[in-house]
Amino acid sequence: MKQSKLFTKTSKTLPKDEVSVNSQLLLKSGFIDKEMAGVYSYLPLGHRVLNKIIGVIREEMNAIGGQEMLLTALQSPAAWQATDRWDDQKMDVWFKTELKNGSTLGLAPTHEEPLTRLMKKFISSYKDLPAFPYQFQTKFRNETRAKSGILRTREFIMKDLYSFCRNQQELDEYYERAKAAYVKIFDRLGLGKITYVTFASGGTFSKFSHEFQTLCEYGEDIIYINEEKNIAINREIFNEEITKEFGLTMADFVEKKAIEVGNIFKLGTKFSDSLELNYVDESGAKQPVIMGSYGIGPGRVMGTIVETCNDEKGIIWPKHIAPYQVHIISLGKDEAIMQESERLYNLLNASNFEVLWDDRLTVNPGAKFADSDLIGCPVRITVSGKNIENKQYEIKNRAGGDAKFVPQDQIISFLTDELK
RNA sequence: CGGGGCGUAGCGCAGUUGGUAGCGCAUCUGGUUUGGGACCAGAGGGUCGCUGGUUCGAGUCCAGUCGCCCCGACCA
Repeated sequence: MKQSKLFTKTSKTLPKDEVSVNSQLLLKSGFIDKEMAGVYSYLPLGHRVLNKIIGVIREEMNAIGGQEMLLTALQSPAAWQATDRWDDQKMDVWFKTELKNGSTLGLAPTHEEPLTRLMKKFISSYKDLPAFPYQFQTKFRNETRAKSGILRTREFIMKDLYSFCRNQQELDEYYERAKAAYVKIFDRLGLGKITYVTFASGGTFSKFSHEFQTLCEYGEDIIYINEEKNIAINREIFNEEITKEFGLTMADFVEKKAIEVGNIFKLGTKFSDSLELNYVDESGAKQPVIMGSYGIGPGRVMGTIVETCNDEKGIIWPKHIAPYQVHIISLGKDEAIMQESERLYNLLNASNFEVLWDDRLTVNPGAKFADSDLIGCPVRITVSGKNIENKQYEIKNRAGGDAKFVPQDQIISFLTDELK
């Protein structure tokens, strides 16, 4: 992508009431735009990042048998009335609206009900199970207070996978596979080292559910960690009784702030009972389907990455998540510099690197470097008269370290080592 | 939903005892610059969140309303 063609621009100033680091950096760099409180658009750079996060999640969901689909955002009240969650008293985040004919409908805050109802059309026998449908879908939640930039919004994309199993054992096994997949996802997203599988309250059908909590001072959750045994417990269930189950006392844990980036829980028959999602087993007996639910918010993940990967100059994207892997900076507008830059740009593109090329002729070097640091691509290549004379490229990693000089003919192998 | 703060040009701000709105950044034009957010000269851009009231006159005073941010409560 030639930066001269990118319609978004970076900004030197910010709206005064944007306080969170994630919204400050993402707005300043032109990754997102704020439509209203708790409602953000993803602009080209931000959209690329969001899609990379989605891509990683998609691969790991497919790897555990997930089948992608897309349910509707507009929701008929029927299914929700059956589970008694249509009432604003029971579910206080509803956005509701109505059709021209006066009938009421809702904007989906989650999809257990509509999906359970949908699956009734396809599940009747034990032979139809298990099934693991999932989607990346927009949820609407009428939060009383949107806050923290893109971490807590009223409209957001969520990956929600649901497991439909024949029995508890099948659910338990799948749950563990999903948990392992989540660990892998956050590793690939660059958050692995600071993300904890955290015990949380389980509800009616299991002792625990699990939250994936990324350590961050700006987080709104509090968790308790024991490093030695790698155990984390969320605040709601952190007590002497629980810690004893792990052979520890409360004093063995440290309190940390964290952002909940994912959460998995066993639904059991909660929805299959009330919506009558049953199947016939081998002996001909009717059985309720055993369900589980597995969520990740890609937008919140993006905000979390920005919160945890930045310095005073801007964002430092993990290499698999960056909008572009390489940022080429052309210093000066001499013919030789622009020609060499373009040659490099074409070479890297042909070698399947994702490249942003700052080809703007009227922008001073200082501004280009500042933009590059702000946007935060992992590798910056500076093309200048001096470097061309020496037949080399000047490479700087956004994450830190001194500049390296790489001979022109070794650039592809160098970048392959660096980025793949 | 409770408490606090704020709405003046795209963004950040100033605006005195009420007298008809200004600065910086950004944008546009011309020129000079080019290794860490350049400089000079010129230009465009605002029914002062909205509604009503007081007044000869309201950005300024009063009432209401809408929106935004922070803290807290809430968060399948």
